[in-house]
Amino acid sequence: MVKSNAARLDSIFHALSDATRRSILRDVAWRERTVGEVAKPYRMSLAAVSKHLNVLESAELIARERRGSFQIVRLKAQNLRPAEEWLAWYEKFWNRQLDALQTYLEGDKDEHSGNG
Amino acid sequence: MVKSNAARLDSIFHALSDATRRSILRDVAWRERTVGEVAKPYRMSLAAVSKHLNVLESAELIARERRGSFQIVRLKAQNLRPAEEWLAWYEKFWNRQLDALQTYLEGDKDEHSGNG
DNA sequence: AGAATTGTCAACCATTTGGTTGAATGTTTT
DNA sequence: AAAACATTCAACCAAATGGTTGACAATTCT
Repeated sequence: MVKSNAARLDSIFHALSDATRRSILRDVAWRERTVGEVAKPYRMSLAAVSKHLNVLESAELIARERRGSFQIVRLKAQNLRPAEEWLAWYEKFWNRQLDALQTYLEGDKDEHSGNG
Repeated sequence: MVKSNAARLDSIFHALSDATRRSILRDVAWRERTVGEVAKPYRMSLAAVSKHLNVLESAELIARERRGSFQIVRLKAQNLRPAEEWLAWYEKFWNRQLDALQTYLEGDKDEHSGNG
């Protein structure tokens, strides 16, 4: 499915809004895991974890790939980047003092291209 | 309300998962605005915008303050920082090549303190 | 005091979310 | 081919979400 920038950010931030899903991303960050391995730490059913994986997959934050009888879960970290960039735009508001913001204001020619 | 780190990230990412709310944050970033000014660009009712402001406020991404008969909306950008930091942890997975990751793996002593 | 303005609250509604259980699918093993 | 294993799908449920409208509250203006 092709998504607009806004819709892509919607799905990424939505995927990240649940602690279980954020935890799953950590779990698969350093190495691929099977769905069963991913599910093991959680108290919920395998089907529930599979649904969380659906949410992460539709945000394209993971990919699933069948390998033999297993489904392998792999992080697609590069697709976190739009979220990180969206947030990075706000760094100036917490990094700088308010009067520094003032000078910023004068120089700002809106180089952020209407996403969000 | 005091929230755990995970709950705080839940509420921040949830607040950001809606395009209207992200747009509102942009609208109030450079200067404070009244609720009415914030609501004007959107086709929905003022009450609907007020609810979006509730979501942003409970994530502490904005503050509302009465000034005369107006409610003034102000960005609290510093509270985006936990989200930005959570995401920053993943930069290594999109910045580096896979073999650089390998060296990373050996040196990693998990300096990220169990949030998320 | 009364009217106008600004915004919130309450009740309601449809849709989405996050979980469950049980049946179904795809793959490997016997 | 049958059994076992790994995972998804479908149906269901309660709670949360995102919107509406109308009543209410706080403030200012006349």
